[in-house]
Amino acid sequence: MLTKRQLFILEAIIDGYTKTAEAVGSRSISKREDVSYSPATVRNEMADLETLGFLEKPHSSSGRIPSNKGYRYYVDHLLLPRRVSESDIVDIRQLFADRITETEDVIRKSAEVLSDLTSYISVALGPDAFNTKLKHLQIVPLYESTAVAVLVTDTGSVEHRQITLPEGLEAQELEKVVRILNDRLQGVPLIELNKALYQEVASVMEQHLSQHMDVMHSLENALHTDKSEKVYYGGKTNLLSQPEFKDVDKVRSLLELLEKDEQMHQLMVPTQSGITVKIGEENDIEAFEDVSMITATYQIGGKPVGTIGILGPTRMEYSRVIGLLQYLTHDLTKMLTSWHHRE
Amino acid sequence: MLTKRQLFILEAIIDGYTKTAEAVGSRSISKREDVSYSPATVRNEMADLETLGFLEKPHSSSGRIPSNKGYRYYVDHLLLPRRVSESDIVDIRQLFADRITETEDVIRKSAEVLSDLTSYISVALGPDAFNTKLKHLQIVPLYESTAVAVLVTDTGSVEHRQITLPEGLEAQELEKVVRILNDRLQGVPLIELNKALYQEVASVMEQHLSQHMDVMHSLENALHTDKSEKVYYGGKTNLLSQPEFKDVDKVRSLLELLEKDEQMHQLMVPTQSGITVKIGEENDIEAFEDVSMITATYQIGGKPVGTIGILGPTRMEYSRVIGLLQYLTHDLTKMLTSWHHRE
DNA sequence: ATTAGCACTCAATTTAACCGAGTGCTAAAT
DNA sequence: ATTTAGCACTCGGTTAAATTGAGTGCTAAT
Repeated sequence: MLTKRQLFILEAIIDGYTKTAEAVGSRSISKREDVSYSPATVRNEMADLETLGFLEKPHSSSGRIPSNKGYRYYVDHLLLPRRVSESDIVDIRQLFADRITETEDVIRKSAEVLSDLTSYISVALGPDAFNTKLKHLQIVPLYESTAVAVLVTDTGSVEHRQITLPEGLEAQELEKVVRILNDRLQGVPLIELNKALYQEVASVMEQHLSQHMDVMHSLENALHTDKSEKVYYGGKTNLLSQPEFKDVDKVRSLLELLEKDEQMHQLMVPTQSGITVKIGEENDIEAFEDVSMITATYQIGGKPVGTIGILGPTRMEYSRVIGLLQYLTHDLTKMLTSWHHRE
Repeated sequence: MLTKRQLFILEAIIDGYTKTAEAVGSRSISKREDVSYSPATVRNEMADLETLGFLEKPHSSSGRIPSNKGYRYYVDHLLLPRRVSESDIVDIRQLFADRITETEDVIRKSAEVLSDLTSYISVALGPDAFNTKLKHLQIVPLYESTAVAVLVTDTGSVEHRQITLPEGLEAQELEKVVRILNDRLQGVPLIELNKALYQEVASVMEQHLSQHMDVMHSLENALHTDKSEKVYYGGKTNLLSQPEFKDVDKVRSLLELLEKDEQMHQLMVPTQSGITVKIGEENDIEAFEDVSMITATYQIGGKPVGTIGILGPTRMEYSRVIGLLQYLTHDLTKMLTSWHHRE
């Protein structure tokens, strides 16, 4: 078990390294006003903390930096979320004050605000297609054989897809189709729509429609939803101002990874609700060796449906970021849930 | 007037510098198999080309690199678009083979292909809101006071906006509104819809509708279109592999600029049709000092409506890029025009 | 007009010297 | 048994000098 003084020193080092990105020496700690013991004492403690694996030295005669294990200990035992500052609150409130009406927009804006406030990279995932259900479907004919399918989901978002209708489908037949679809498919998760189309709708269609084969084919396109959600980013270039990324190659491997939506998606899939902190190699991805990711889920009606998070250097301000994320997801959840229950 | 040999040497230097990103020396040119004169001769020619302003030296004892004036001359007089290679054709065809149904998608995909093929950054602008006209409008009610407005444009693209309807508007009244709108607003450019709403529709509305004030207010949101088009990018990280951008600060100022959609939009507004080449400071933007931008317009029904282009280091492969852009915009134009004329 | 020859230039690389922040360890002080 | 002063030692970073080599400009010979 760590002594009180060891804890203090560990925290001091994490603090100092977070601010300067440079290894912290014994003298600088000893000089603090709230510290009464000498550099030598600090050094002894440091040596102990190092053998315990919480600290490490970039080279033999340098000060100490926190190891990933040190960060992990800090996050698990020491850290308490910083209260969100007044000015941050203003910025976030601002976000929800703009009257935005689409889920996507809120998520995207949230990511922007978050990266602006933190100077790190923000990542956000919209409501999961697994949890998003069809609420209402409408097909608007445009030209003779072209139409738009408008899908309204229970998360309050709206999507449209252009589709081709079979030649010579009567307007009133189309109406019938739409009625059947709404009747059978409401409440079905988006990604299962196509499956449900065949399981639930096909037979009914057959009974009522002569062109049922052609129609089914058209609908397949209308109802297809990609599993992979879009990933939203904010402040991708923020990385470039961090001293640990003055090396272009590192930046590149990271930014290239961010282009791969599927991978990022996987990393962020909402698991347990609440805040998750992944430090360095805990992310299980090589390019993420020197970064940490803090994610938080937001919920709709009590169910976690999406994720929003921050990607920053391992020496990021955990306490502040966690505070911000808690605050933001709380508001997000409230807002989205209220939308969801309107009607 | 430049002699034949001078032209040859200019081209050789541009060529060499494009490939290696290093200043080209006299000896390396003289050693080429198709060159029979000595390094000294080459040096004399180089000196002349330098006083003419087509070449410059990074430092007094180095080889030559093309000046921006040199590139300009090359582009204007020497360059002939390289024939697009077979494998490039395959990739582009592939793009148009996927059945895509939305203008936006094609543009975005085009940008992707282009950056993949060139390893530069691609930039694309969707059809201009000035030239895009309303073709058809539909309002789909969702819940009691929420609805979706679906706008179909003459470029074949579809947009939706969520709007709030006045309390207690009867379905049949809504139908009337939609009919009036379609009647009066078809063919109006998107950005002028709101103006037209008041000029053309207000009075009619007043005659037929009790709640006309409230309705008008709702419609304002439905019909508002941002002037600034979205800008699509491909391969933003490609920049990071170019040797001239191993300096993080340069990269940052550039990437930050790319986040500013309005500015990029301005740079790319389709002016004359065809290919435009802007070299270095010709772009009138500080961050673009070391890059060139080649843009091409695509058309719908003979009218240039959008732009797609490439952003690369000044030493980029002009000839190849221009070839590619010509090929791609030609296909784009054909495809979009055919969509546009379907009906 | 062309080219061989040579002195010269200058960025880039290597080498050496030095500085200073910081450590570990020992022995004295508390 | 802690704590601390003291000191030798380490090592990255910086600066300065030396070396290298690709390339030039100019002159005189072809």
